[in-house]
Amino acid sequence: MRLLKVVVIEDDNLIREAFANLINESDKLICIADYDNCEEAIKNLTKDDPQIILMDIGLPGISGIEGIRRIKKSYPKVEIIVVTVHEDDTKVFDALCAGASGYLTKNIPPERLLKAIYELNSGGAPMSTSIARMVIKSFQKNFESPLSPRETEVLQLLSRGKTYTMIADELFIDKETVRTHIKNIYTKLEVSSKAEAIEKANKERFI
Amino acid sequence: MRLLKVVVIEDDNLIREAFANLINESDKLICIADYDNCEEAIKNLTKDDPQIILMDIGLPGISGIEGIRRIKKSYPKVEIIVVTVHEDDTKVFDALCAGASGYLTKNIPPERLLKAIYELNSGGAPMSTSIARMVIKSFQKNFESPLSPRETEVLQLLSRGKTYTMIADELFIDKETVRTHIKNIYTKLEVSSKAEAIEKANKERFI
DNA sequence: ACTGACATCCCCCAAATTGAGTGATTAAAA
DNA sequence: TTTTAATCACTCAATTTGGGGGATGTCAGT
Repeated sequence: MRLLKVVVIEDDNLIREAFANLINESDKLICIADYDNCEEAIKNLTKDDPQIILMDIGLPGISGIEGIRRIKKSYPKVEIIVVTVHEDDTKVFDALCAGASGYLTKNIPPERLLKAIYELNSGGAPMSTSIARMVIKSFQKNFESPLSPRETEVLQLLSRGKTYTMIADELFIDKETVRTHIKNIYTKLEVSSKAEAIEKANKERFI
Repeated sequence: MRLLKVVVIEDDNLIREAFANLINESDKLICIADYDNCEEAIKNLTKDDPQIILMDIGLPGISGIEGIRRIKKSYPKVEIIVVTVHEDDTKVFDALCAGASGYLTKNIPPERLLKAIYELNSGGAPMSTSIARMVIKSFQKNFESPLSPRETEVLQLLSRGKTYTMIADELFIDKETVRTHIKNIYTKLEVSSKAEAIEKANKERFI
């Protein structure tokens, strides 16, 4: 079996070397290169030709997330695992949206990290449990919605850019009824326009 | 330590009993009840008072997904793991949206199932690797978007219900420029209205 | 039996939005 | 150097939207 080529991107020298050593200890993996910044890594991507990239999305501002985006743009095949201390929603979702295929927090035990790399290579998506929960939660609606089922339905369609007329047709009701529903939605959400309603409903996960 | 109470909902008698036995073999779990349909299970929820529900979202039509919705509505604290043969996108996402906290395919080894239950109880979100990948993928954009960065940005705001004027203000450009971008978006996506553009962009993951 | 929530429909009005034309300029990238 | 991207301009007519004002019927809970 061919060795899986891994590149490590991490600004902390100690951690970077620890990761590299760990990877090289595995008889299935080889750390083909390591960098302390994305720019360097991107420059050498074609030469290094890794299957997997392990990267920190740490301190240097947006460069981590943006780095993922650039790497995936010019190199869609490579799989990226984020290994970081950041556990806040936006960072996680930004990283996933940018193209990361896995997201681990730095406190994981070494063997778990290796397992994650194997898992990623075989089509899985390694995530820390807390991250997985966060991701799942992002799918789920708020059960305390003030909106009635019908109102929720209307707002959902509105959020997909449909006009009152289209919504009416789709729900087999009159346009006027749609208008009434929307007026009631605005009252309940304390807003006075489509955009505000959609924003609030998204934020509070009513739709 | 108190035993974790688990309820099994599964229409296949053999599988249901296998699950129940497996659970009872663990010294941390107890299968407090098992049902071959959701209705019965819901009726006895208060009495059974489980922490975890293991359920199949199999054949009986929408009843599986709808069952999750109802259970979570009247019993938000309970954690639901779906164990099923269905691996298609819609079923998975519907189940997660309805309130499932985990999603496993039926072919998993018994010890993995028990591990999933423990994991769920400690705040994790157990998923089969293929499911996890599916979920992650749903976050990621299509890198073959025909839209320019600016157009993508505009369409994103449009999809949040913003008007041309609001988009113009937010991007510090003229309303006319927004109109031009949107015209170009329509041409590129071969559509002729907001709703179609948003629909297509969502389906193809351009935004 | 009554109340409240829900869902349905109707009318008026004025402002804003939208989509379809048909242009132009500039900078940067291929 | 030709294309793409991003910016701005003007017209026009149809549609949409938000704010009022009402109305009816059902159904669940008290």
